[in-house]
Amino acid sequence: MSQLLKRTHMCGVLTKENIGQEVTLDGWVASQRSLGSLIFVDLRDKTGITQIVFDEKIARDKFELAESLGREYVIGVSGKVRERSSKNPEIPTGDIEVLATDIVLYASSETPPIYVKDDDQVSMDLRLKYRYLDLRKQKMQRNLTFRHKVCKIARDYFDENGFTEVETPMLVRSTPEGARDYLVPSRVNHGMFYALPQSPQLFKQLLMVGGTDRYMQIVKCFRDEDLRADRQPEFTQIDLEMSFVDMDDILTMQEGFLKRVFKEMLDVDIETPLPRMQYWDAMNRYGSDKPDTRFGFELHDLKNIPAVKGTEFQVFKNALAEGGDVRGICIDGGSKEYSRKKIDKLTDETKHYGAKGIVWIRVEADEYKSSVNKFFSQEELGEIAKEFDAKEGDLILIVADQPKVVYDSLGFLRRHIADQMGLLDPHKYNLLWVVNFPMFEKNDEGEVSAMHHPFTHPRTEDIPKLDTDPMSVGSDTYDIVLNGVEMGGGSIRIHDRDLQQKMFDILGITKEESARKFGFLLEAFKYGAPPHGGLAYGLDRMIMLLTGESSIREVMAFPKNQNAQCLVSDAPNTVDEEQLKELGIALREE
RNA sequence: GGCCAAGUAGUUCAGUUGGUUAGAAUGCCAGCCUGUCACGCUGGAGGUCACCGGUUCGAACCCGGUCUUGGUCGCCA
Repeated sequence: MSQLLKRTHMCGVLTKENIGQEVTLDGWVASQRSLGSLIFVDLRDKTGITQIVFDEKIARDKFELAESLGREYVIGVSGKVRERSSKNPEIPTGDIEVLATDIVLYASSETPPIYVKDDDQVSMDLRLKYRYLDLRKQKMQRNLTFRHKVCKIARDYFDENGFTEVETPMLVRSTPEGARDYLVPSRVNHGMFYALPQSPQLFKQLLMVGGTDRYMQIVKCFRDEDLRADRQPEFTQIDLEMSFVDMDDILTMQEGFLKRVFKEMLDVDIETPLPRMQYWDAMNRYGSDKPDTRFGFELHDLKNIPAVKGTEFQVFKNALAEGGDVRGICIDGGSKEYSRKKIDKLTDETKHYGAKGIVWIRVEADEYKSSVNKFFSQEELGEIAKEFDAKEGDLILIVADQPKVVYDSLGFLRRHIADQMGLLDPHKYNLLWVVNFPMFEKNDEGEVSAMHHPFTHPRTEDIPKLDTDPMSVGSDTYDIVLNGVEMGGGSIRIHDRDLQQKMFDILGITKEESARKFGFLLEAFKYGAPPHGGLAYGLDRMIMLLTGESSIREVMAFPKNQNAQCLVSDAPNTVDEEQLKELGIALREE
């Protein structure tokens, strides 16, 4: 290999201050422009680009080498920094250039299959396959650095507040509740399997029992479920747990962290304490447990309006008779925005959420036009419009169905419409806590399950209701929501064995079952568990939101594609028969 | 598992009611060029139209199936 030139500077840092200095830069050729006996090379590293000039007065062999440079060749260059005769205001180093006196070729490159350019519209498939080229983009390097800095703030902040970073195991026992586990066969224990952790939940609670007092970890978690733009099978959490605290203590501690992240990373001052919204307020006002509060269009309950309550309109009447809801939203100035055709499109899109249709009312100068004019008089439509304080030009959209369908549909509509109307200001950061989620929920078969997890502490004042009316019991839970995205969540945990047993009873988890699955935690609680609670942030989502990206793939170095494959390394893949034999595993022929 | 969209040159795309030699931009190769900066100019190469089957005198285009990719619903305690 060629002699290594000793690097003196990075490519993105040289300015007028450096004029006259002898420097050596290393990097990749972003572009080579030969004008015959004058050659320009844009040299790139993770900090930026510097223009190098090769003049014919340079040694002949070096000039020939410069002529032969292709994109993504790796070179080192020495020369003198000088002011440019024609400046480039587009880049930070645009005032200067380096007149090369020496060049070393470290590696040539085949013609790259994708361009190394931030705004290149290449398919995700190719980007993931050639991720090492994709990562050379300034944007990707900026995102990785951004992520690193947030992690550093987390470590610094929580260290200053008495937290200890502790690594919990990656090979753990499988707990079939919740998401599917990634399983890992054990060679030493034939026929047995580890799981990769979905979260360090049980271990961090054990750390509290173990006297760690305040724990944090930036940790990989694994869930074998289908992927989304904001969901990957392996992802990272900033995981936290504290002893001898109540919910206020935890939220205050987190607000300090969030304040610092926003200030240092975005120079945005967020006001604390953050708003805290009760779960049912969030649902009733926004149709979502992660409301985007950057815009209005709040939900209104219409079932108590006389015109709705006493109606013969079958859709409303049936919904109410079956214990359903009639709710609506009012789109300010939406009447002009949404033609009949566009409303039909909205209706189609809303059907995904179970809605069978949308009732619409246009508020015009002298009348209400609606899809239900046959069933409601102008006075009755006026009653409904009054509930929304609707004015001329507004559009009211109403869904009547079972509560879940109504919430989901209207929650989708308000956000979707806000997006279409351009009301989602990317520079506005609306952070809030959604607190006091219900303890339990029922699935379609009527089975009771824990909404958060079975170790969540019920609200103290609701504990008596565990026996009489469990579905109305609230919990000491909190989600941190940013612009309609759940960025993290947590709860106060149960540290009392009797209460924990009661929870298992309600959830229909038998003594044997709980002993088998969580016995080690219950056992630990016999020996003095402190009151404790915690939360976890989805780091990837957090970075995605703060960098303004629309997919977490933009903030992970090596993400998986939609089929959970790593296109760089071609994983997952088959393994040798020998490996399977050692593990005592035989594959079934399909 | 369901729904929607897409698959044509290395890349991003166009391709008329089915018509004879499938185009553009960019990239690539060669030549020229001393102030470019996604340099420019001239010339050139580059295609299993995802795959399989069908309809037709004739298919990138129509039909059926398969595969791949993205988004999404279910799912994600």
